[in-house]
Amino acid sequence: MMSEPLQETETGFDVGAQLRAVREARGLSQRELARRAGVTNGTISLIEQNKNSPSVASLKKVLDGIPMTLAEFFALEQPPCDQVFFRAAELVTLTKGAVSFRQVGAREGQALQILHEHYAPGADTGKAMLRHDGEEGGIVLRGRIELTVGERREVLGPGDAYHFDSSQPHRFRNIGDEVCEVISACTPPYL
Amino acid sequence: MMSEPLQETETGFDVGAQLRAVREARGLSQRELARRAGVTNGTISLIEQNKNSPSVASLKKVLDGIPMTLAEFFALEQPPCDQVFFRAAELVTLTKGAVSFRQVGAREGQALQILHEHYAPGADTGKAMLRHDGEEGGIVLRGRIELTVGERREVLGPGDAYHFDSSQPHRFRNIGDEVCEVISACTPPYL
DNA sequence: TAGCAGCGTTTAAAAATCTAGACAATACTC
DNA sequence: GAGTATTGTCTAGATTTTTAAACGCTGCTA
Repeated sequence: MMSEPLQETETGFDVGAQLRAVREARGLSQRELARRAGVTNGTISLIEQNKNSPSVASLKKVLDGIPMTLAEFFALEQPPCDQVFFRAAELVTLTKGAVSFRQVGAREGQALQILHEHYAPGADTGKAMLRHDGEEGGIVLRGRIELTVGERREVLGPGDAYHFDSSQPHRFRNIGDEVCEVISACTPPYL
Repeated sequence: MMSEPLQETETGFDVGAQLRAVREARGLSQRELARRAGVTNGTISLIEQNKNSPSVASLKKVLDGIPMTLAEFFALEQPPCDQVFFRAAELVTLTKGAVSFRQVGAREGQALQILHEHYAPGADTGKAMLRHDGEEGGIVLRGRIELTVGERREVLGPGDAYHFDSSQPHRFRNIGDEVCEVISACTPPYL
């Protein structure tokens, strides 16, 4: 029993439509993709129509023929947003003690967060290290900042940069007596 | 037939071990998670042992009981990277005509790409608009740049910012006679 | 127009997954 | 120790996915 299409409600987003979109974006036919992936064209047809929900193993095989990873495939889940341009005055300002963040946009569901950060002299994100999912990185524009990531610690100046997995405990401290300015990015957003 | 565990080679990463790790991190038993997810405990046991490869629909149901999205689950695929600190001189420089990119790190499998971009006067990413997966955004430090995204076009100056879905066609042009400097981020990387 | 090649879809049978329930092992209570 | 509850695993049968092959359609070539 149960032979109607599954639809978006079953999986949180439309696997079939997503696969079709990805496949067509590469200009592949169902048969061509099937050949590369080592499955039959019928399988791909059924998946694209949401007439069945592929096993992870099968979906992986199909995506290998694209090629694309499972992570990339499911990362397309979030719908696109709208505002593109942000005037300097429009950046959303968040203040947390001696640290001021100016954020580009503030939308739900976005994968990327960009911040223009100002660390006052002595500013510190706290002795209790930060930890969260995702990746973050940035470039120092002005001043000097001490960054601790796990066991490692360095002082970065203008032009220097950092990039790490946010699940590692980390801490920012302005140990100079000048404001430190940093532009940073983070995926996914966590503030 | 075929009753041995599937193992990591089948799916690119170990779905079973990943599910087990996530479940145990929340302190849930197989039965408790099964109850929340609306599946049987046997299902979860078999998945965790890689004795079967769940359908996307089933995996989604299980993850809903965590709760966790498919994207989050598969995003744990990439192992963490290593280098954290990048001295100004260490930024990898890429040059593409009148545009120069200085990239923070250059690793495979990272979700976030951060660039320090320099657009010479007249620099243009091309009349053929760029399109790729992901999101990108940035902040202008110096000079002025004209950004076109889909039907929209604006000129941004110091402190202004942008953020859009990279699947929309886009183009950057330095229409002034001064170098334009931008710090941008992109997820996933595309250069 | 016939013939051929490619496309996406459909269907019955083969192969996989999922459920319901039983099983053994551990831990805690009485 | 017996009794009970909870844990993860396993197995037969129900259900679903996957295959292999056919179908109808379109576009191209002779």
